[in-house]
Amino acid sequence: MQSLTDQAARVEPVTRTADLVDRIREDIASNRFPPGQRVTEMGLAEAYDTSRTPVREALRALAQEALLEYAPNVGYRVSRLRLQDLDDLYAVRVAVERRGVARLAGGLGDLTVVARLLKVWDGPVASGPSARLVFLDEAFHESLATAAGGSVLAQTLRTINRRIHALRMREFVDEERVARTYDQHAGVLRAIRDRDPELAVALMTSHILEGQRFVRANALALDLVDLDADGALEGGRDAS
Amino acid sequence: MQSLTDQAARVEPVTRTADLVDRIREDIASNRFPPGQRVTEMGLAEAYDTSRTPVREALRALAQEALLEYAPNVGYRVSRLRLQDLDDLYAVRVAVERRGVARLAGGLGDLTVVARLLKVWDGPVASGPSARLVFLDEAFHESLATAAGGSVLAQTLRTINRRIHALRMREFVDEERVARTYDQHAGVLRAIRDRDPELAVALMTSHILEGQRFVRANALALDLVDLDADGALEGGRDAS
DNA sequence: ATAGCAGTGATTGCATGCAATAGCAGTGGG
DNA sequence: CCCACTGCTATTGCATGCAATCACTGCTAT
Repeated sequence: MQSLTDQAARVEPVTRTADLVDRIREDIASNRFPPGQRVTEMGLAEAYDTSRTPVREALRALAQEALLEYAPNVGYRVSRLRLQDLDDLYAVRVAVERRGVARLAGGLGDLTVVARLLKVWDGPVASGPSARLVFLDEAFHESLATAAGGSVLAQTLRTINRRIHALRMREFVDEERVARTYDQHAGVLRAIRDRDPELAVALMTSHILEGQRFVRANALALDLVDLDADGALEGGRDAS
Repeated sequence: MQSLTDQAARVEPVTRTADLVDRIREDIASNRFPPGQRVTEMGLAEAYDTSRTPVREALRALAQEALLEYAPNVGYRVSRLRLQDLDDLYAVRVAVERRGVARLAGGLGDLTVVARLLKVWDGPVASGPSARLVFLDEAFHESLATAAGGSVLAQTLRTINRRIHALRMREFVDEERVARTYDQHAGVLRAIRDRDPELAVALMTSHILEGQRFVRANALALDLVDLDADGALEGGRDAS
């Protein structure tokens, strides 16, 4: 599963359900299905030209990822992220990534990844700022988590990233933010390579928190997150 | 606990799928489906007297909880936890619960829960040691996470607890461990009530880590976790 | 004896039909 | 004027049939 370049090379999906999960997720991230919008099995089945069965299974999967909210016998609607949840997700993410980096810098796990990642990040910015860079950034972090060993860290990080993906896309249209990301990624990688766990963890932590501040401010400014306390399946103002 | 044949005792499950998720999960936890065992849609459909459709959906849900491993066009098998994953789960859990407790002790969230929980835990042990106490313990921790607000903390903790549930059952047959749990829970609650975030977080942390040491040692002694490095969908020698 | 290969049985993937439930509009009574 | 009730409709929940895929067995050729 090379997560860097597989978005264009999509040939012959494994199963329709898995394909649908990815496609619907992407359509949610790209705001084609805005938060609050209700989605029906039949509607999606026609939109993606398939039957209800794979759509059903895809919807259940996305609901378990918390990208959709589900009510039995009622249906699904696109979730709206709350500011507190954004912060909580980042808090968990920090814990996960700190642990992964600590293991790697401690000499455990698959350290060949570090050399590979250095080739990407320890150099000039490949292309200009682009929202697509979020994929490259996610690949960096998830590769490290995977290299650290086990499945829990990588899996947890992946789930978190899927929930904040849409908000993070705006992070990489900022030129200075992109430059700093390259710098910070390279710094983390060098610290791992030099077997300096404390430095690696510190650098990774500040890197993530800096990103959080950026995303948080951005989301607040553009009103992309909810502020009110509880926003379950109620208050359904949808632009249909 | 008869889980396979007690459908008469249940009161009107919301949906068959949701019911099946719970029942299969419980049957996995109680070792009726031991790790490594392959489970088929038809087999479960007959065992639970229903059709393949709700079974399919339940299996997908449990796979996403990582209680089952799934391979497209092949099927599902009960996951086997690895020691590293156990430790990682506890690491994430500590982060989640620390955050929750900090918020509560800081005066945020629904503080009425604290008083209610104190009635349960600040007193003599209700009944003797029993594996069932793990449910009460999970309720304690998940109630706090819920009371802290948001959905991320509670949801994350719930997922973690489901994965370590089976191993933790042996934690509460130890009489001293039960007594210590009551003490430590009460201590955490009092620190929250007294608005002492640092103390509350410290107590909760040491409480969780103490439990981790117990579970870890127990799982190792009884060979309930894998030690080898990678144990995905391979090497499936099951005691069938 | 072993590697490769085709046949076969079992299992999953998907489609579709029917039943059950929730939400809503319209209606009648208070 | 508002509330409760009743059909009606849209949507989900579940069952089942068929096609596609995979694992496995036994055979054959080297």
